[in-house]
Amino acid sequence: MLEELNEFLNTFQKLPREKQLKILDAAAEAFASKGYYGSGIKDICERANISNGALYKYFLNKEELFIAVLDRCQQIMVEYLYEKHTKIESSILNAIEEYLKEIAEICGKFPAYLTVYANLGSPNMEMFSERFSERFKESGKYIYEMVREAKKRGEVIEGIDERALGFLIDNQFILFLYSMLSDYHEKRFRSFMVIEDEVELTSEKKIAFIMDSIRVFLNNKKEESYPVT
Amino acid sequence: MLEELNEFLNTFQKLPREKQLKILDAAAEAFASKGYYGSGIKDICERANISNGALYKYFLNKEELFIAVLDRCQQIMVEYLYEKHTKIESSILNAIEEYLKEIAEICGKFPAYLTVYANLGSPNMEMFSERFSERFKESGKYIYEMVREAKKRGEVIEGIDERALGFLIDNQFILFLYSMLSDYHEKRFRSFMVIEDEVELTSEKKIAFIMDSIRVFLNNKKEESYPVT
Amino acid sequence: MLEELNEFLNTFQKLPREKQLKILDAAAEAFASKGYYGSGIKDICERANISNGALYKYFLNKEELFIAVLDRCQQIMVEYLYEKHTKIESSILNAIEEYLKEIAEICGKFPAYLTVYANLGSPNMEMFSERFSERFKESGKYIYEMVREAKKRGEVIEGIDERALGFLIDNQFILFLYSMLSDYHEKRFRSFMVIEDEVELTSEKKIAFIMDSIRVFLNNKKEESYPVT
Amino acid sequence: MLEELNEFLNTFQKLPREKQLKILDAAAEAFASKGYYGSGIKDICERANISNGALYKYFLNKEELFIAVLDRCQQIMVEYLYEKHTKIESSILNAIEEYLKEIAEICGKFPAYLTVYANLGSPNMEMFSERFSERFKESGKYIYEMVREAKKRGEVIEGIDERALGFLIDNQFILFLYSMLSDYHEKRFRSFMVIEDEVELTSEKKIAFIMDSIRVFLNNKKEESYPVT
DNA sequence: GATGAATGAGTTTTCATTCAT
DNA sequence: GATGAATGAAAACTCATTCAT
Repeated sequence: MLEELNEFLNTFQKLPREKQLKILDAAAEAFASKGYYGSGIKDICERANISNGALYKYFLNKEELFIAVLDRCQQIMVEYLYEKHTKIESSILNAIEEYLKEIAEICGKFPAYLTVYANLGSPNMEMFSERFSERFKESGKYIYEMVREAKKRGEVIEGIDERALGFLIDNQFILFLYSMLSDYHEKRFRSFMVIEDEVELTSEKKIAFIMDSIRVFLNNKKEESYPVT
Repeated sequence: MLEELNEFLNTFQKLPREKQLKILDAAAEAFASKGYYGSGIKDICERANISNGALYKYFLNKEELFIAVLDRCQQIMVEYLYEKHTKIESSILNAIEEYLKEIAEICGKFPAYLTVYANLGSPNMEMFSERFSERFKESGKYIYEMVREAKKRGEVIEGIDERALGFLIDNQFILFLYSMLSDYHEKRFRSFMVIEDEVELTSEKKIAFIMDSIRVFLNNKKEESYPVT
Repeated sequence: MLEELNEFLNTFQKLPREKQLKILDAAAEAFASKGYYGSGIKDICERANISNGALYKYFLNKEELFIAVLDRCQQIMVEYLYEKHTKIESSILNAIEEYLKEIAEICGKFPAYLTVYANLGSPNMEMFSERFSERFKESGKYIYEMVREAKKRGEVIEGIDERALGFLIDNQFILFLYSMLSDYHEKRFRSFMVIEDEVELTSEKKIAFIMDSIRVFLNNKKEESYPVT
Repeated sequence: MLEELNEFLNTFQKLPREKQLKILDAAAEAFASKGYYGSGIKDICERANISNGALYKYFLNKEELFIAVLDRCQQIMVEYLYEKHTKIESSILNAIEEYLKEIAEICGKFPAYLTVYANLGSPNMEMFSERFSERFKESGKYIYEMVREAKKRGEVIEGIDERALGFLIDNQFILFLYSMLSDYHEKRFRSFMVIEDEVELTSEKKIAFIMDSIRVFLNNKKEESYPVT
């Protein structure tokens, strides 16, 4: 079985990187907009400009293709998000803001992949999310470290557990991410920010709104409040 | 068109409540475990112990059945969550804890419905989430009020925006909810709490963990810390 | 089997004539517009304002209902067409013209029944047309008699076979009938008469056109030609 | 939309002609014997010995398959009937007889297609007959020309309108055609010819019977009468 | 006798996967 | 290795007929 899988992977790996990405991009777009069950192989092949049969030379089946897309998601997350932020150079407040900005940026660059990734949390995706569960710990660990360092530097309010604070901050990250990808969470954001449908809700505004609350328990005076609309 | 819809609804409404619920439950379970596109009518009918044709006497099509399930979700949320918490009698801290406990309880009672509801946030569910977007505002408003009252009573740290704080708290609620329903979010929780796979993660532990961080910016001294495992 | 059939017929016969006709009319309209296979029982019941189950008290099944409609067709034909024309009082030319006018009239009065009847000639209706085959002979016989009488009276050109002439005239009748009911045959008529789509094609014009050719071999001078448009 | 249609047509066009015809033949047979609504895709595929899915690679849906059959009908009519008779070499009487013989021949060769074509006149086929209405005019025009030429040559009785005579002759053609395809019209023919059910009614006899009446107004002496049985 | 909900085999259509070229 | 036609099981949905009330 594993050998068989490798056989497929090899064929795919031998393709020029450009073509590989074209196929994964096509798949990501399909999966993002219609979900795993709603997306058809035919549609993906047309988007990728390859033949139906070719796809089955590269991947054992739809499932493996989806996993390949998830791998690419992971890659993107690591390359654009985690690796960029392994070193906390400035204050935690800045680090958090940078992180949010980065999330906004990769959502702009790779909306389809991020959407697929975000959807892994859906309860009916458990069949796939299991394979990736190990990798989440990374993200958790990074934020925990960040908070611990900050606490040492006295940047954090007294008496708060590092892990609980890390979780709280990560929750902000996650729901910020979701709001960039799903209409539902975007509307929820608007609802809390009291912004009318007609007014544009930029990611900058969202970030300011989030920072406003985080700043509090990071012992900092609010310097500039999120502007009321 | 509306009359046509009514024709179907009437037939369904005339059924004994018990049978209605059996059908909706069956549908909710199917949709929860396999998603909208992955679930088949045949499977749902078998779970509900009705014939294929009967379902189409009750609902115009799969879509309308799904919407009926969403309506039931809404009902449950209102009945068990919102209505129970319209009056904040004690401190906000207690209110929040009660709310979390309530979430845990209805997740235990109606996991399928809650799962379906939570999945509305998936990007490929926009076709349905639009219909329900108005209703989210309610939940947001409730929490905002709660925070505002608490602030008046001096229960909240100085200098924090009510809306931002409300959002932050609601984020905790949402991700707590998700963690009750999705393996992915459960694992993420474990990761932050540093709990091994073998150790059971009860909802009580999760609630304690969340309360630990919330307590801080509600100006309260930490009385009892979340115990490390 | 026959007893069973009678059981159904009796139930139907006991209904007030008005209700009987309402049901048959509804069925005729459905069958006329969508054909036997295309028509649904539900649709017919709604048109007739009776319940689904009631229909099955009156008729064994869809097939028997269709046959009942055909019987009513037959009745109408006999009552309005054949019985009115058993006596040829005037010249055959007048008789033919009267007959055509009568066809036009009953097509106006009972378009649905006539349509169903005309459709019996469709090759995929053989299952039903067999039962009615005996009855066609009547119509043929009537026209044959008419021609024979006319020949005796010297109204018909010399040297023509009565039966062949009868057939030729009946063909005119049949295709005139079809042209009143089917778009296809109406267009064919227009094509021969060289009438544009915008110009109305009344049955009077069609009759005049047909009479124009029939008159010839009935040894009559053309008195009034069909007016060119 | 047009491109989409082409996609299907192309796949079909690429098939070997033999297979194409097998599929169209199968469909024609099904549609001829059970009508459009009565025929099932499954049945057609089995007759054609192709898989269910294959059919949907060739045609968008049942409707387009039916139209393809109609196109083939048209083709057959043009190839075997119209093209053979564009030049009237001999007398009109001969031409008519030839035409009838030709009709008999193609009915023998392609009964299913001719049946489908003939059924277009059914009132519930309007949805399809519209598309083909333009083409009927051809046939009308051809006969009109034939009559006009004959009149010039003095072959036609005096005082008869070319169009009316053309229509009359075409009616004979049409009902002769119908009698080859439908039991109902065959029986009607028998009734006029006074032929018992046991006696075989060959197309030759029918043609002789028709010619017998046509001959009259074509100014010709009856040479040999249709023999009484 | 009347009702209309229930049945389930049947319909058209789709789609992941296979396979001959 | 690539192609795209072929497969057929399964999907959503329909409808003639039955049956409990």
